[in-house]
Amino acid sequence: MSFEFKDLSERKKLILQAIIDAHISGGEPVGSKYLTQNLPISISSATIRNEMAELEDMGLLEQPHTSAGRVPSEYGYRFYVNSLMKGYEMTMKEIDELNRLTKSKQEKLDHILESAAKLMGNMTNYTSLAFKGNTPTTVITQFKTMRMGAGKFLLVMMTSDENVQTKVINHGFEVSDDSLERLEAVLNKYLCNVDLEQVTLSLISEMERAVGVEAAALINPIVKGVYDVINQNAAGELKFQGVDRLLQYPEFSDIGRFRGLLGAIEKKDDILDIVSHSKKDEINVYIGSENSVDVMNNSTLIFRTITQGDKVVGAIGVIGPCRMDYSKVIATVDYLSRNIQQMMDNDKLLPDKESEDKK
Amino acid sequence: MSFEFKDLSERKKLILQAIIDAHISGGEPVGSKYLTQNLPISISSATIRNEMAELEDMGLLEQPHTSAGRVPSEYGYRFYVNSLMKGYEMTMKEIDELNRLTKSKQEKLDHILESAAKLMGNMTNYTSLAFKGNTPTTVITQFKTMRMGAGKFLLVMMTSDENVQTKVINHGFEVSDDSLERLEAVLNKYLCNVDLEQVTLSLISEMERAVGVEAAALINPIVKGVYDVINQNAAGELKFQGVDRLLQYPEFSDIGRFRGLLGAIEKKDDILDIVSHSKKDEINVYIGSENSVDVMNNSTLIFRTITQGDKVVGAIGVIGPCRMDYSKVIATVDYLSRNIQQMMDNDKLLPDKESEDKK
DNA sequence: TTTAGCACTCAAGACCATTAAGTGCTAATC
DNA sequence: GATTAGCACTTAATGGTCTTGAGTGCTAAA
Repeated sequence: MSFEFKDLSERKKLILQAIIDAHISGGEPVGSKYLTQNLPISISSATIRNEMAELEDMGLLEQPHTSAGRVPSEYGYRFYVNSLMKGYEMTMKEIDELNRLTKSKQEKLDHILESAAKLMGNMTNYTSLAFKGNTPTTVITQFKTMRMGAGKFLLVMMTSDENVQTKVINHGFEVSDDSLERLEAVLNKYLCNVDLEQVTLSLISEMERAVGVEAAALINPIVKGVYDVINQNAAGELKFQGVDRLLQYPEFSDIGRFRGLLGAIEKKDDILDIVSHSKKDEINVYIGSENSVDVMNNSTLIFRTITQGDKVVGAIGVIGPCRMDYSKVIATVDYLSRNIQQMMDNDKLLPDKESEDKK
Repeated sequence: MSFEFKDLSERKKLILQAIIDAHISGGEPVGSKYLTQNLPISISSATIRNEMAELEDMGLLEQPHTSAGRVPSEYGYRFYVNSLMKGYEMTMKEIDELNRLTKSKQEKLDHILESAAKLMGNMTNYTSLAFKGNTPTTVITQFKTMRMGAGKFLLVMMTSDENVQTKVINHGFEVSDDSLERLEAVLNKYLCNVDLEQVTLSLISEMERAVGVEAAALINPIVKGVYDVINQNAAGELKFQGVDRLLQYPEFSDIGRFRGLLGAIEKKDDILDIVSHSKKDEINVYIGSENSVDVMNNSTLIFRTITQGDKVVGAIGVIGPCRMDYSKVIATVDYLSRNIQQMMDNDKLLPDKESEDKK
C-alpha cells in the first residue's frame, strides 16, 4: 500500500489483470504466449514479455524460475484487490442460500455465525472462520436466587454485558426461605456493580455476618462463582471449519507449508490477534505477509466484523491461499456479514430505542 | 480378535514384541539382522527370518516389499495391545501434571474435558479428542420467570437432564406483576413434563386464554423457546486439539492419506459415531480398519468414556497413526479419564446419597 | 532344529539425456 | 520510438540406466 499504482498504463493493467485471472483459475504460472490469445488487445508475445519484465520490476509479478511464466506477487494481488478486480455477481442460487440462512432469526449469535461461516466455506471452497467475541463481563448487575428442590438452589446473575449466567449451588443442609431471601438481598447489596478487586476478606466476613448463621457457609462458594463468571474466557472464541479443503490447493501440497498454516489455525492466538485488531465495519483483506504471522506467508485472510453499538461481537471470514478468488470471496463475505449485521441492528431496535423507530 | 493367539511360541512372542517396539520408536521396517542384536535370546538371523515368515503367515507382520524388513500388521498391533504390551510407568513429573489439572475441581465438565484432552495431547504428542455428551433434554421440569428491567423478563427453565436454561423474553409492551405470575403458573401447569408432540394448537390457545389478554402474545415465543431448548444439539460436541501434530509422523507425509484423516476429523460424525457406540468404563482401542471408517485405515483411536450413573456424559482420548506408543497412550488416557470419572462420582455423592457416605 | 551361505529382489539414489515451456535480447520493421 | 520476429539460453520435469545396500528365501551342512 506504500505503493504508488497510478503510473500503470492501461495496457499494463490489462496484462496484469489477465495474468492474475488466469493464475487464480489455473494455478499455473502464466506465459506470454498464452496471453497473446487471451487479451482483449492483440499484441505480440515479445511486447508482452517486455511489459511483463517491467511489471516484475515494479514488484507486481514474480517468476518462480527463469524459464517459467509469471505469477502475481503479493503486491500484485493487493493491487488487483484494490483497483483491478471486477465485482462478483452472485447467482440467484447463491443469494437464495444466503437468505435462507439469515431468515432464521431466532438463533443465538454464535449459532448464526457458525452456520454462516459453514455456508461461506461451502460456497467459496476455502476454510471458513467464525469469531464469537466476548465482551468481558466486568460486574454483576443483579442477583436472584431460585429454590430448585431439595438441598440446592439456582443463583441467577445478570451481567454488565447484558447476559445471564446461572450457577447451581448445592448446599447439603437445609436453608429456610427467610435465609434465602436475606442471602439474595445481601448479594445485591454487597456484590452488585462491584469490582472484583474490592471484594476483600473483611467484606466477605461482613456479608457472612449480614446473611445470618444459616446461610453464611454459602457466601464463599458464591463469591467463587462470581469470580468464575467475570473471568471466563474474555478472549472470545475462534472456530474454523473445513480445514481439509485447503489440502486440495496445490500451494499446500508441500506438507511443510501446510503444517505451518495448520499450526497457526490450531494455536489460534495469532489469527485471533489479527481479527481483534482489524477495522470495524469493512472487509479486511490480509494478503500473505501483510498479516504479520510469518507462517501465513502464502495465505490470505478475509473477514468482516459484526458490531453491536461500537463493540465487536463477532466476525466471519475465510482463509485460503494467496491465489484466491478474491472477487467471489469478498462478495460472499460482504453479503453475508452485512446481513448478519443488519439482523443485529434490527434486533437492537426493538427493546431499546423507539425514538429511532419513529423517525 | 477373531484370532486365536495362544499357539504363539515364547520365541515368536519375543520376536514380535521386539519388532513392534523397534518399529514404534523408529518408524522403519525391522530386519532380521537388527534383531540378532536386540533380542534377549541369541539366535541367528536365519532362524529369525524363518520365524518372521511364519509370523507373517499368521497375519501378525507385513512386508512393505520383498527386500524390506517387517512391519507389524493391524492384527499385530492388536495382539501387542491385548497380550504383549508392558504397562507404562508414568514418571512423577507426568503424574504431577495430571494431578494439577484434576485438582481444580470447580470447573465445568466441558472445561475439564477440554483441558484434560489438551494435556493428554501434549504428553503423548498425538491429537487429542474431547467429547462432551449431551444427554438430550426431553422435557422441562420447572419454569420460573424473573423480571429483568423495562420491557423484558428472564424465563428460566429447569430441564429433565438437571440443567438450567434461560431465555430472555423481550416484550415491547408492559406486563404487570400479576400477569407474569399467572404466566409462570400457566407454563408450569401446561408445559411441565410434557412431550413436545402433545403441544397442539388447541393447547396453545387454551394457554393463551388461561394467561389472560395482557400476556397472551408471549405464549408463542415461549413455546418456540421451549422447542429450541429441547431440540438443541442432542448429538453432543466433539473437539480435537493439536491436529497439526499428526503431520510430524511420516505415515502422514503422504498428503492424500492425511487428507482422508483430516476430513474425518472435520466431519466429526464418523468419529462421533464410534465414540457413542463404544464400551463404557473401559479403554477403547480402535486400530486401523477396526474402526469402520475406511479413511482411518492407518489411524488408531484410543479413548475412554466418562459416565454419570449409566449415562455417557463425555469422553477423552487420542488419535494418531497405527504405529503408536500404545502403552504410554493407554496409560495416560486411563489415568486421566479415571481421575475425571472419580471427580464426577464424588461430586454426585454430595447432593444425593449420604447413605453411601456413611458406609 | 539351527545356521551359514548364496542368489535374488527391490527401493532409493545418482547420473544423464531429452523435452518443452518460457525468457531476454538483438536486429529488423512499422 | 514502439513493436515484432527470431534466436540463443535457461530451467524444471520426465524418464531411462546403473549402482548400491538392505533384506529376504532357500538350500545344504552342522
